[in-house]
Amino acid sequence: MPYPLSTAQALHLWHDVGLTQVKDDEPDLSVRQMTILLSIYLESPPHTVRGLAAKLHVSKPVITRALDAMGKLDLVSRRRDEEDRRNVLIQRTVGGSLYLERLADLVSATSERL
Amino acid sequence: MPYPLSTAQALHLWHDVGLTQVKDDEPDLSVRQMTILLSIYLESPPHTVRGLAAKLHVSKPVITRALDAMGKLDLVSRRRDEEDRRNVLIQRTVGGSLYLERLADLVSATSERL
DNA sequence: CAAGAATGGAACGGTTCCGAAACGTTTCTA
DNA sequence: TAGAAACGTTTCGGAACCGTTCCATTCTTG
Repeated sequence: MPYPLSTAQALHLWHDVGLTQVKDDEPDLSVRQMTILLSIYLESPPHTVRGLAAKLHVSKPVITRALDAMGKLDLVSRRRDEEDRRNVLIQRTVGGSLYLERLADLVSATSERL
Repeated sequence: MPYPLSTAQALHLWHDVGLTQVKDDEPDLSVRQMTILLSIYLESPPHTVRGLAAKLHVSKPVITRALDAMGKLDLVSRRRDEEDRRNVLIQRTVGGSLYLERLADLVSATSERL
């Protein structure tokens, strides 16, 4: 794979990864949800609703609802901050780690086939 | 950029591209819509509703609705097949080309920053 | 201690998407 | 030529998501 990705390679990468996600039966996350999930796992804690909302330029309820949805899928969890009980700390889960590990494998494998 | 993408690089690539899409004001396409759009532009015509539905393992109405939505955004257009008037041929547009060109640029630029 | 700010979430109405089923049009076939 | 098949679309009820607004709890500050 050249450095950096060519136009055609970038589009093929996006297409093939998307196709794999759409074809399998697992519920695919929206772009917003995926970006929130990745923020939580890639950047250092603590993560709060307000902080994520500011980073994504999105309203707080968007974050709350995304966390609700991903919580049901066991991708993230929430806990009250005991030091400032107004805050909610968003935490990683085993399920979320596995989910992103699979995503990374898919992207890597697809990029290799370009 | 190594060959292939490492786990961390793949996740950062997905995160940064998603973040850019979420932060700007343009309506972001769903994974399904994006995959349909990329299929139309990356694979050779003709493209039909049935063909796309089969490839993505989704029902025909999903394709019809996605084409409606993307047609409003001027990303694709439709035309009756005059040789077999049951078919609808899905066609590319200038707007769609520009949209994917911007996406490819975004992915390339992001991959370069890894 | 009282007033205000900050945080996360709930409520509301509107839009979009989904799968399943039915439909209209066109073509094939027996 | 009549009936079956293929194609894309529409409709339907249900679910998810959106933005806006408002609220309860908690902390900070004068």
